[in-house]
Amino acid sequence: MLDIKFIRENPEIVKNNCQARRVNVDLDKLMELDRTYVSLLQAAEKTRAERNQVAEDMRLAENKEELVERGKVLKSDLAKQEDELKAVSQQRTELLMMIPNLTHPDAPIGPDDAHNKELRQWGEIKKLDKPLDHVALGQKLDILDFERGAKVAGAKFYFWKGKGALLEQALIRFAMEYLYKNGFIPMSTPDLAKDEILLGTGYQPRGSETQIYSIENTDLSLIGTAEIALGGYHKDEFLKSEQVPLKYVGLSHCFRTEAGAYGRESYGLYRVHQFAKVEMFVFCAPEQSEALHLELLKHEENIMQALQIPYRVVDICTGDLGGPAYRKYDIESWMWGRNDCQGGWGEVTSASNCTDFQARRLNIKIKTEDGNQFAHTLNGTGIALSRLPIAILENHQQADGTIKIPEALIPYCGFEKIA
RNA sequence: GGAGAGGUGUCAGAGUGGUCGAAUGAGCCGGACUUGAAAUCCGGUGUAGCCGCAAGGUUACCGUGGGUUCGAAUCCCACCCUCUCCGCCA
Repeated sequence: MLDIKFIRENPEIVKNNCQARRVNVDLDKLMELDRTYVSLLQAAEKTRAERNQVAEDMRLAENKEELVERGKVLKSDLAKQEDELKAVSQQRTELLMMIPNLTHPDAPIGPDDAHNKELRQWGEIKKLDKPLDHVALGQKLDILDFERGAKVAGAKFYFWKGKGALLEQALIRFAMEYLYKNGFIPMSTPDLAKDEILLGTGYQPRGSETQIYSIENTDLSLIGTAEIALGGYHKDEFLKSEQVPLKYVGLSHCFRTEAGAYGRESYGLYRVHQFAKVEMFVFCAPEQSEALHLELLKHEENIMQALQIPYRVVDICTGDLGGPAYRKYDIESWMWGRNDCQGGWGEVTSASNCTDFQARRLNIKIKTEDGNQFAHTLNGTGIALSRLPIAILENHQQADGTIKIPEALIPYCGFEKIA
């Protein structure tokens, strides 16, 4: 959520930003609603002030009858004013919530992912005569079972099995430990969260467009990422300036409906309804967020390098940014299974600087000597246990169809290859 | 799941219809005293919205949401959370 005051003072900036981000919001309508809101608010407050005055006069009054009558009139006036105010306020908030965050001036501009900017590449893509995709590898090695996943829970569910299940655990432990050593507080989070928390972090829990599973007859939803749980962790809190940056690394399961996401793009583990993920989340002061954003990216790269996976870093363009992100870097790893096993880049991590967009909704502030300010929040993928295994299996497959475990992971796996 | 108790400011804790944004104590900040410190004394010390150049004014907030009333921290209803006991269990 943006500061309404900023929008009032800079409607053109906001309008242009919405356009660059391909978000269709009627800003003029919002401005009009806001003006109506303020005038209704003032009217209601005036009535309340008079009501309060009448109530106070009542104590000493000799003739109370007259005051009671006046109070009754004020009461019904106020009720009407408050109804109006509530209706306008709701519409205003609804529109306000649709406005995306501002955008970093250096973010590439463009309508879609074709305009994302590749910043660098790392690692060498091993030449393979006949690469297999991870689904075929998983089946052959009996470590990944989509067929029975579908039997038990439906399409896009799966079982990790045998060394596959151990590999998943190893990757989790590897990422948690690496980030712990780098100053992140390890967390294991709830897999469900209240709708208000989802909204606070910028997700839309209900409605036709949602990617979120919600629990019937409750205000709970299955989280799509630990970002939601970790962001909500400090909701309605004041952080002391010496406390920040607060760096967390959380493990959770992630659930996504992935409505309409079928086809080659989302084959196998690339888009699934459930996966585990190790996620970084940071609360910090405004002046710290840009450096921390780069730090998150650095950790993501370190993890990829430790696992010997060729990747590229991409600066996400305006049209491809989600609502809360001010700037976003993705890491795309090489995946042999893409393009009919010709290979291609596939997103494995993403690091976002959400500035004060989430903190404003979640009401998370930092106390400073000259007043309070909203915190900045950032999030980044440590390891997603769906997409990273794709990269591991497909990049570390050997000519004989076995998987060589990267050096750094062997202590966590307890085995050197999957055969 | 059943029974009971409770949720008030940074903390502890008073407050059962009007004088309560809220006693008192602690903490914190500033000042006085002191060679310095402690002790003592004095003053200050929540968040947010709106109006205003400012000074200031005004509104809201006592778990959340409704209701009663001229007036609600206080009465009524629903829900949430915490604690204790019982039951059930990983």
